[in-house]
Amino acid sequence: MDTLKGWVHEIRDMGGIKFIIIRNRDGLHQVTLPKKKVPPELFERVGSLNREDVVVVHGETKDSKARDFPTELIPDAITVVNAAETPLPLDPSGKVKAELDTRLDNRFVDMRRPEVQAVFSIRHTLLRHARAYLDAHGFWEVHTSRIISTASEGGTELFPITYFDKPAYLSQSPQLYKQMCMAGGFERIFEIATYFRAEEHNTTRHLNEATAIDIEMSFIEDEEDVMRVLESLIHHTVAGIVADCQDELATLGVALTVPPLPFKRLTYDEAVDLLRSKGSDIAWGDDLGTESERLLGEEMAAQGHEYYFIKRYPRNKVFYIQPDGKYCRGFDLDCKGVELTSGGQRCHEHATIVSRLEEFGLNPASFTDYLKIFRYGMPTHGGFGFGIERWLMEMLDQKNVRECILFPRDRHRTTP
RNA sequence: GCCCGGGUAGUGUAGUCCGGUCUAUCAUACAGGACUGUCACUCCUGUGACUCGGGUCCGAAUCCCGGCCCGGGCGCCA
Repeated sequence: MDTLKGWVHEIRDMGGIKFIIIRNRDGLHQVTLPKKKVPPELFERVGSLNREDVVVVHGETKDSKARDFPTELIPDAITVVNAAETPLPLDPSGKVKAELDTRLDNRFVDMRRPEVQAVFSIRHTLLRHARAYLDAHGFWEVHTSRIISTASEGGTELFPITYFDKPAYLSQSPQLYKQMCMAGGFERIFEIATYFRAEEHNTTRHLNEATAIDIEMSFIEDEEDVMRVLESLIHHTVAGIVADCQDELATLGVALTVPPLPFKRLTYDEAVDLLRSKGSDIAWGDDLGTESERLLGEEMAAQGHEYYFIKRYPRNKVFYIQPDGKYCRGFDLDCKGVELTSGGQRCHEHATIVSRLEEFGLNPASFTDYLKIFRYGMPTHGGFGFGIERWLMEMLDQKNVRECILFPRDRHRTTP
C-alpha cells in the first residue's frame, strides 16, 4: 500500500474510469479509478472533489498505460484534508495565464506552479553552493543589524522608522558593518543581507527590498584579489546549479552554461572608448547609464562574454573606495548589460578616508563613528555586494526581477 | 521626480481608433449532463464582466474632464 499526498491538479472523468492528477513538490502523479476496481462509494465521491483540494490517497501502485506516468495509484481510500473553494483566484495549472500583478496578489497559489517552484529551488541551490564556496575559502557568515541610527552613509534614500522614541532607518547596505568586521579582525566574512532602498523607481529590475551576497576580506593587495573571489564564486555556484538543477532548468527552458574563468576585465576608459565608437556622447567621468550598460552588454556578448568586470572607475565614484591617481579601485560586475555587483578595495587609512570625505563635499564631523574604525588598526580590505534577485533574473532569463523574490516590495506593493 | 501606456466575468482576452440589434467575443473556470485509458480528454446545456464620478449626445464599453488603481521607460540606485 502506498500513500500520495498533494493537491488535486486536475480531474478527468471519462464515465467508467476517472483520473485524478495529484501535484506536489515532486511533480505530477496519476491516480486512476477504473469503476470495477475501486470501492463504489469512492468512485462516486471523486465527483465532489475540486481542483486544489489537499488530499491523501491510499492505494496500490501499478504500472500505468499513461503516456506521461510510468506508474499510477489505484486507490482504496481518498481523504480530503482540506477542500479548496471555487473559483480559484488564478489557474495553478497554467492553462490560462495570469498577469504578474494577479499572481503576486495571490502568491501562495502562484507558488504552486512548477515554474515558480523551479525558480525558488534554484535560488535555494544558488545560496547553498555560494555558502559552501565561501565557507571553503575561509569566510564566516555574519548577521549585522538592519536598523541604523543615521542617514550618514549618504547616497540612496532610506526608509525612516520609529525605534521606541528615537528616529532610525532601515539599512540600505551592510557596508559599514562589514568594514567594522575587518577592523574587528574577522579577516573574511560574508552576509546574506537584505537591502532597503527608498527610491521611487518603477522598472523590471529594481526592488525596494532586495537580497545580496555581501563579502568583505582583509589583507588584500588590490581590488583584483576581491574580483577573483567574485568570479570564482559565480563560476562554482553556476556549476553547482547546472549539476543539481537540470529538472528545474528544463521546466524553465533555460540552457545554463558555466562561465569560464577568468572573466573579461574592461577598464572604465575602454568602456568609454567603446561607447563613443558606437555613437555615444558620454563624457569621461560620467556614470554609465542604463543605455550605456545595455550597449556594453551587447558588445561583450558579441565577444563571447556573458559576465564581465568594469574596473578603474574615475576616483569620484564612491568616497570610501581607495583612490588611485585619477582613478579608483572600485569595480562593477555586469551580466548581459545589467549591473549585478558593485565592489572594490576600500580606503583603510584614516587620513585617506577623511580627505576622501572632503573631496566628496561631506563633513567628516558627521562621520565620527565611521571614522573611528580606521584609527586603531585597520588592515587593507575590500569586498562587494552581489544582488541575488538580479543575478537570478539574468541567469534564468526572467523578464522581471519580481519573479526571483517570493514577496517583492516595489513602489506600490506592501502585500502580501 | 519626469514621460508614456493601461483598467471588459474568478482568470486571460476580442470589441474602443470611426458612439447605434454590444441583448458584449472567445478560451478557461464554475454548475448540471454523456462517456472505461485520459493525459490541455472530448461533447451538450447553463452561470458569470464594461474601474469610479462627472460631462457631451437622442444614444457611451467606445468621445471629453477628474479621481482611484496598475504596468513600463528614464532618472535615481555603496
